[in-house]
Amino acid sequence: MTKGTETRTAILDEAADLASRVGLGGLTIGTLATQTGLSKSGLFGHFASKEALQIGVLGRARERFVDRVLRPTLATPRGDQRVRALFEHWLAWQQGGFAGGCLFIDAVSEFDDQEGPVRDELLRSERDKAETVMTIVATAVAEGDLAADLDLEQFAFELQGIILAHHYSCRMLRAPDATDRARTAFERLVASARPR
Amino acid sequence: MTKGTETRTAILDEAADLASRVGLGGLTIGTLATQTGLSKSGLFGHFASKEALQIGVLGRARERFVDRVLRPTLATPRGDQRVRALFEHWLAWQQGGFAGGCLFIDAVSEFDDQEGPVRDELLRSERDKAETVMTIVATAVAEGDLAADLDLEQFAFELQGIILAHHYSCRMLRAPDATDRARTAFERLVASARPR
DNA sequence: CCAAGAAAAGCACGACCGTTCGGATGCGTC
DNA sequence: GACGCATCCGAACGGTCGTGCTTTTCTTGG
Repeated sequence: MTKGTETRTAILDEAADLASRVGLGGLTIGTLATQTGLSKSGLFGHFASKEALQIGVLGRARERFVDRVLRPTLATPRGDQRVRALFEHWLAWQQGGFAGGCLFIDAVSEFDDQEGPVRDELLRSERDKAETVMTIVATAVAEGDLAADLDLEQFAFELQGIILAHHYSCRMLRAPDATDRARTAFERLVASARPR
Repeated sequence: MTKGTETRTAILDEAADLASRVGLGGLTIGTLATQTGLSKSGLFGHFASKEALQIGVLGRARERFVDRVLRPTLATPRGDQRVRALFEHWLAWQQGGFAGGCLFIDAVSEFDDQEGPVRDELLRSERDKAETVMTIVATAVAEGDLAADLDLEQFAFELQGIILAHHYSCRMLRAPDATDRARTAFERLVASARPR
């Protein structure tokens, strides 16, 4: 790895943490430069524009999500157990993935109404994530751990809801029992998806 | 109502719509002034600072939430039916309350990590909302429509999750069946809370 | 060890930010 | 008609934003 791409990823990692606190739009070249010990122009040289930087941050965050959540999940045995692993890793990600909560959740509510390349990239990323989630749940169905007639989209919808509620309860309300509540909700979801 | 407070609320209404699209932090005095047909300074005269403006927006949004969701809900018969009304009005609010989705959801993920008066006000508002929701659910318990040993906090947590997933699915993914999915999830939640 | 090229710094720009200030304008009151 | 008060305006402030240019410093392959 050449020096250029090395500092580039270092910048993106720092930027992702910063953006998880102040949002992708709140990202500033100046503060990001200070944070990384670079000059404004020195940093800017790695990106064509601020928009390109934001998209780069999303890409880097995706890599980290794959490393911290998806890869460990896929390393567990197929079926029920894997769905559980996905949920647990996902929960852990939201608290330890970035300095200020899940970057994607923040980015979604920031860019859901702002058309443009950033939203497009984010949408692609979210669709991809949903697809992966449904695939994992589908294997649990194939294994017979979940009902054969399970509505995958509905399951993914409700799982996403639990994750979002956990993030909300955790980051905004700072409720100490947020994780317990999320687990309880998850158990109820899985129980209702069991084969009858 | 004097002229001053009249334009003030007009400003706040406009600001709320604008903020629902670009976020509370994305609010700018300049564009807001243009939007309302005022001069920058003329507009600014109504608020002590930009932060005060943001807090004012939250207050105005709360008023609108009470008018559009809470008041109609409390006008329906106590119990099961009222919980249902709350959910339906809440869903409608998310699509029709503001130009760019629910302002509170946007504000939460924007300010959950930014200490200060805005976050404090937002937290107060959210706590208050949760309290109201739990009160409404509690009446359904008292009426015998829901189980006597129902965990109110857990119910509120999961209901919030459905609302958030709906917002996510609606505003970001633009899924046409988001409302149906939310209703299905709600039915499952209520069913599991029924007395046994 | 040196030259070629990449990487970072330095500097400056135009635009826009929140905010301040002095002065118009209109409106009730003596 | 003169006054005080509320409302709004235009102009300007210092600061920060993203983004180009030019120059210096560092990295690296032969």
